[in-house]
Amino acid sequence: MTEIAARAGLTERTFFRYFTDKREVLFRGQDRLRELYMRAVASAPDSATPIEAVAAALVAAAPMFHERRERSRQRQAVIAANPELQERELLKRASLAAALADALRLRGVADPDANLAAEVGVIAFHTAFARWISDPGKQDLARLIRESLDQLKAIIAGG
Amino acid sequence: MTEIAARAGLTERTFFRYFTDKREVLFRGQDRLRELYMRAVASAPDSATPIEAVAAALVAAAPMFHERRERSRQRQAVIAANPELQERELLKRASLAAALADALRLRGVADPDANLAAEVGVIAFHTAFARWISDPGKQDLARLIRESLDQLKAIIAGG
DNA sequence: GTCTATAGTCCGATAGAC
DNA sequence: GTCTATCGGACTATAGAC
Repeated sequence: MTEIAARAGLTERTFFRYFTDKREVLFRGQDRLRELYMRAVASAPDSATPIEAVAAALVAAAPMFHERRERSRQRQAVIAANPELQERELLKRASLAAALADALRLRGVADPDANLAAEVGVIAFHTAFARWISDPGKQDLARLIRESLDQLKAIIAGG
Repeated sequence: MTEIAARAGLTERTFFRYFTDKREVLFRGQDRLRELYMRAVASAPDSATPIEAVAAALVAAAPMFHERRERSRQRQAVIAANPELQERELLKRASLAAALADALRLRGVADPDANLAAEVGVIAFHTAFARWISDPGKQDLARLIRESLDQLKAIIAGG
């Protein structure tokens, strides 16, 4: 902590005014993503189904990642090596799902549909993201998201 | 920690031989659940689709909870009040999903289908579980799980 | 079982912005 | 003169080393 704070030109005390946690440093930008999601869901056409609205939001956010593929890759590697960070990551993912669900409820989608659509969306995104990071072909993230959603649809219809 | 260990009739040192963590106390039984899931998936009929095998596993585990509804309710209340515990809970949930996915891969289900089916299953379970706990009607958990899966299907087909 | 390292909190002092 | 941000020191709790 001392070193981290020093690197940032702060004392430990001051550091904790900005970050609740040591780990939190790695999870900046989540707020921006959250807002982007909420706006995108809100601005989906009235005719859009819940899952369509969620899909639109996920796709709308894709460019944010495209600019920093290498950064994303490194970040994921660090998280993968660290159980504590994995926990935090899951919490953040859950909070993004909650944001999506909120946005859906604002559109008049009732529970539990709002929650389910949001969580399915997050799974699709995460799956797509993992593939996007590891794929040397550097495919388009938006496309991978749509593919993941299609796969999900096929799988769950299979039951 | 001192108090917790004392209550359990142990010293702090001994405590850490059994629990990796202070929080871990709340997450016992997770191993048993994991094994039950894996066995249930493995013993699903060959004709079962991935999501059907997962559904069978979730339903097979339902009785484990039925015996201790009140305990489950209290546990969830404690976790809901504690961000640290929420993080750990999400990690456990993810590890259960990983176990389900492993079991599916052993059945010959390829990725990403194995992962997707497992994660969808965990979402359905969690949704059903939340309803089961809060519902004063004390409905059957297995039934709520099937309902959640049906709702998921309807939602994702809606896109 | 003792001893130590690290994360994180609380309180009070101080310096600069407006 | 008030308001806010930084800082320093003393303190607690978790966890690991030996």
